[in-house]
Amino acid sequence: MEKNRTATEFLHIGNRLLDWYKNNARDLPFRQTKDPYKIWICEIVFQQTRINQGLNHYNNFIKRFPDIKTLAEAGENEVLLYWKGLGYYSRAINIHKAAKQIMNDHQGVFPSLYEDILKLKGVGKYTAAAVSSICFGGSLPAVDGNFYRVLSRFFADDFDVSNSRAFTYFSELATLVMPENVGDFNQAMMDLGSEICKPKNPLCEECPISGECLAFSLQKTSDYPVKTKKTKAENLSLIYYFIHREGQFLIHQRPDDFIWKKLFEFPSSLPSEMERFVTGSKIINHKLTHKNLTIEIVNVEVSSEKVWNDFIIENQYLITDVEGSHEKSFPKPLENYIQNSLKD
DNA sequence: AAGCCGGGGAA
DNA sequence: TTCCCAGGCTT
Repeated sequence: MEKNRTATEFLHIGNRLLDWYKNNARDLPFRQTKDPYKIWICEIVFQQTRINQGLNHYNNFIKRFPDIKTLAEAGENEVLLYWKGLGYYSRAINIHKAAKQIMNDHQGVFPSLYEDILKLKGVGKYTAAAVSSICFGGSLPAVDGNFYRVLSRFFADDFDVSNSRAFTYFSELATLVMPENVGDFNQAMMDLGSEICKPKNPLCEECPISGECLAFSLQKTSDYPVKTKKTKAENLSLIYYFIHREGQFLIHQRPDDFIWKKLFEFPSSLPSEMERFVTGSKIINHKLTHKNLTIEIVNVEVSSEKVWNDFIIENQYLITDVEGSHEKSFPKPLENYIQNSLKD
């Protein structure tokens, strides 16, 4: 970035964003409250998640868990159920742990200090800054992907956003334009980045600060932000056995490492006494950010009532049916498979 | 400092 | 297809 910038040189930019935000703020459910609990939940829900994708999950989550105490006293599997289909399931596990943390360390009252908010499970520098500024008058910028994009374009700054120091770097850059009302400023940056300064085909004609945007004046908005690290997906094969009889099937719960933490899935091995009931298999391709999954689901229809009963008496698996599966959180491809099995 | 963690929408 | 989203945790 250029040298000799002063702290007040770009202050009018931040104020212009505040004016723009007053008239153009998105109408979102969590915009009508300053309840730190709800702001916290919404910040977690919308990590790496677009508004339209997470809105129903957020509303359902708040409806079922309206406050910290209700959440802390709920079971982990039910919290995961309300996260079904959202992805990044450690967020749900951490939210639950953090709720208990608040009960134990803060007498059930959401902490107001940035340092205390930062100690909560699943809360990093971004989320702590966001909750602190929106709910408690905190004065730190909530630097996220929107900040990277807006600021790197405005200053035509080629600092690599995949660099681990990017958060600190763009925090300092944000300070140059940041007005006193940091809470609204942070939200204004989110809305500008989402609605105007979009990753592709930004709407610069509607942007309140394009007049001083360096990338815009250079016609190089598509050059920013600079990001060198590319995510490449590796191939991974999984096999599951759909072991069922009269609508019931075997499941068990994943561990809390690797993918799909603590979600429910089918067994990945076939008990020898079940081998003679295999009737075929189905291949499912499923793409994740870091994995190209090839999933083979082997159909095992147990036609012998005795074998089935003898096995489930002493098995280490759980058992459920299509209806019961609605009360558990399954990985997306397995969720789809179960739904399709209804039609048979 | 780098790698990993889901799912979906946009282009 | 590729990119990226109101990031954080683990190693």
